[in-house]
Amino acid sequence: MSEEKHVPRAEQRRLQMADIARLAGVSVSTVSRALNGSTLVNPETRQRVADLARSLNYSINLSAQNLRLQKNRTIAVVVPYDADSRQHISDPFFLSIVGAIADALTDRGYDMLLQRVDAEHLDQAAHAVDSGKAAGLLIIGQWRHHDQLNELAARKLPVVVWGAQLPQQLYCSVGGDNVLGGRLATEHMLSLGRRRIAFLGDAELPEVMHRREGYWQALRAAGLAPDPALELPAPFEVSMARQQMLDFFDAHRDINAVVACSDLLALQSLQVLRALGRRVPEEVAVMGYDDMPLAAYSDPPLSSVHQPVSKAGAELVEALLKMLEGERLAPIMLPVHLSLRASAPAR
Amino acid sequence: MSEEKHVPRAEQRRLQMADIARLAGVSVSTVSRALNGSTLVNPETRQRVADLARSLNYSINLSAQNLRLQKNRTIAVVVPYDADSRQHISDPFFLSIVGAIADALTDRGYDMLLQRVDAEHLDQAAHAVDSGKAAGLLIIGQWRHHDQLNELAARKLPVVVWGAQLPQQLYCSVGGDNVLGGRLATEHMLSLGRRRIAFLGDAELPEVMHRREGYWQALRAAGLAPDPALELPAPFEVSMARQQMLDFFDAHRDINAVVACSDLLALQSLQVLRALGRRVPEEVAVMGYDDMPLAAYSDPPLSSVHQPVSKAGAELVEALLKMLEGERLAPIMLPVHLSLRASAPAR
DNA sequence: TTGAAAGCGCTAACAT
DNA sequence: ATGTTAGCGCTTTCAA
Repeated sequence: MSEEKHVPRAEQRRLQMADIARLAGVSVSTVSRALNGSTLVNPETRQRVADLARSLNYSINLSAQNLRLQKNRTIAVVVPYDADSRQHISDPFFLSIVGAIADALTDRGYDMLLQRVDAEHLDQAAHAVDSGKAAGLLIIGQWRHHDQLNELAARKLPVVVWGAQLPQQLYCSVGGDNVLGGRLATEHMLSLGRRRIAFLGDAELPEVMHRREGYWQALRAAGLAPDPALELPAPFEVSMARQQMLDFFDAHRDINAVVACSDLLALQSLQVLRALGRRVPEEVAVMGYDDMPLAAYSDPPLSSVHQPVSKAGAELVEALLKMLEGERLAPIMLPVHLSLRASAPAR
Repeated sequence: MSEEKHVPRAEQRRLQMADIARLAGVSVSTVSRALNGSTLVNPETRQRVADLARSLNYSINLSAQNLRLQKNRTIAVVVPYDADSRQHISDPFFLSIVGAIADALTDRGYDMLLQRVDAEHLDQAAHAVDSGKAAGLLIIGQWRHHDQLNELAARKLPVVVWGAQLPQQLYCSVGGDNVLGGRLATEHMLSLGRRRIAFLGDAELPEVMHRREGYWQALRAAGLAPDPALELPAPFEVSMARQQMLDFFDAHRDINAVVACSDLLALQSLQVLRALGRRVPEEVAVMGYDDMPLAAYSDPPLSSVHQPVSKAGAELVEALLKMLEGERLAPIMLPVHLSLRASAPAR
């Protein structure tokens, strides 16, 4: 009765525009126009097509659309991992910033592709854009590869990086004010009368380097010389840090304050100090970094440098979308402040 | 000198196979075969093409490839949100399961699309598959819409849901053993000699319902009748729960144990109980659920029902990929166990 | 206001 | 071992 092409089986072939067109008794062009809200189509036709599409759960094939339009509304979010330790996404701060970005992208009508890449090869992140999967890149952290990020920017890839602002930086970054954070934390310890202040964090990472800079600034302003023996380059992955921290605090019994570069590190040091029989905050005051919600529940409740996570997500997204519009952007620095609790109480 | 088509401007047009072909002096088919590792191509040609592609940062256009191949290697991960409270991704448990899924998908060579949808319209998640953006769906939580999930499954969409196993379930689910978790938590409180055990959680959510079932089982096995007055249907978003919890614990001074349905709720109750001057665990023992790493640092350290997050991510992914191979799968239940700490110590 | 037809970049059947 | 060619499903010019 009909001359339809042979349909393979009962197995449901995926619906396409031609099907909607046939059922609506119009051409595919009209369906395309209707579904894209073109004014060139009769309102009642448009309605009929729209209803039909909805009732059949038809959605425009995005591979075809992207191919034809040569663009897409997907952003790749790249969370680097440490290839040596095969470390998985675990730092709650990174996870929460991913959540904030997801919300911001959803608000703007963009899809988010979440990718893991080896932190030693941040340049691999470019693949998502080169292959047309994503329109732009959001990279969480600079790690040790400022140079690779510069190469991405030199290739004119739309990329925004969460991290510190560095000299000779070709890419746009968004980050907290790390120097200020390190300084505020240290000044607070000084105001508590502490003079032997330890610094926990791997200063090979740009953000940590800036926090240490702030730590130094505060010490010097108080007439103290930074003592390298009080700096522990603890890795981000806390499980590896425990033994180091035990040895460190055991070897330096004069330490009476700790400025840590993540809440995880600070929480770990709380435990280690307790294991060594040192009382917090009476003998040793402890300050974390990031101010994760759960950290407020620690024993004792953790003081921390607050980073504006949800604002960070929004700024990263806004910066990248502006860049996609062709705008050139300067690095952005977000304010930080102290959240004081019992581990390093207000005076 | 050449008859190349007019190239619009100095502005870099995106590289494509034809460019590589021209530069390598072969046809596009050969490039396609070389890049896809076909054995039909001369090894040395293949090497030349591969080198050329890499040196020019060429990546196959995935929209075109997906269109042609009628498939893709992307999985959509759906994290529902509460539209009323405009609540964002914040529960650390969901975030950590997203991280675990990201790792598992990366291991399998799949991309992950992270999507937020209104928890009242889980069916909207289907769009990612209908539009060909993703091959399958991983939905985090059933919320109140078992029915909508069944509809997705009835449409033969490849979908796996994190959550409880329910009667008349058409979709594949992966989840912790919630009845066991509720029972273990409650039995432990009973073994501590507690008889007035509160249950915190909204039993309209399937997982919570099962945990309450386990809680009831343990009570009955001990010869106690469940007392509805001891059940507080606290919402997942803790900020809303605080006042409720204050009133609740104040109205029931006889409560000497708390079984909470998330670590967040448990941590919140720790604070509320302290505000009411009740000592934990001496007067009231508290048990959380999920056993998030940061919860171990609370004051006092939180006991919790441990859920195997990274295993959960791996199982969700494996189940979905099997389903994409055409396998039919039964729901999967993962073991849980208690992590005992000071808030509800071992006897 | 609508339809016909070309082509986005790729793969694979077919030809050589 | 390599090339030619026909679409994958869509948007958009062009023609009516």
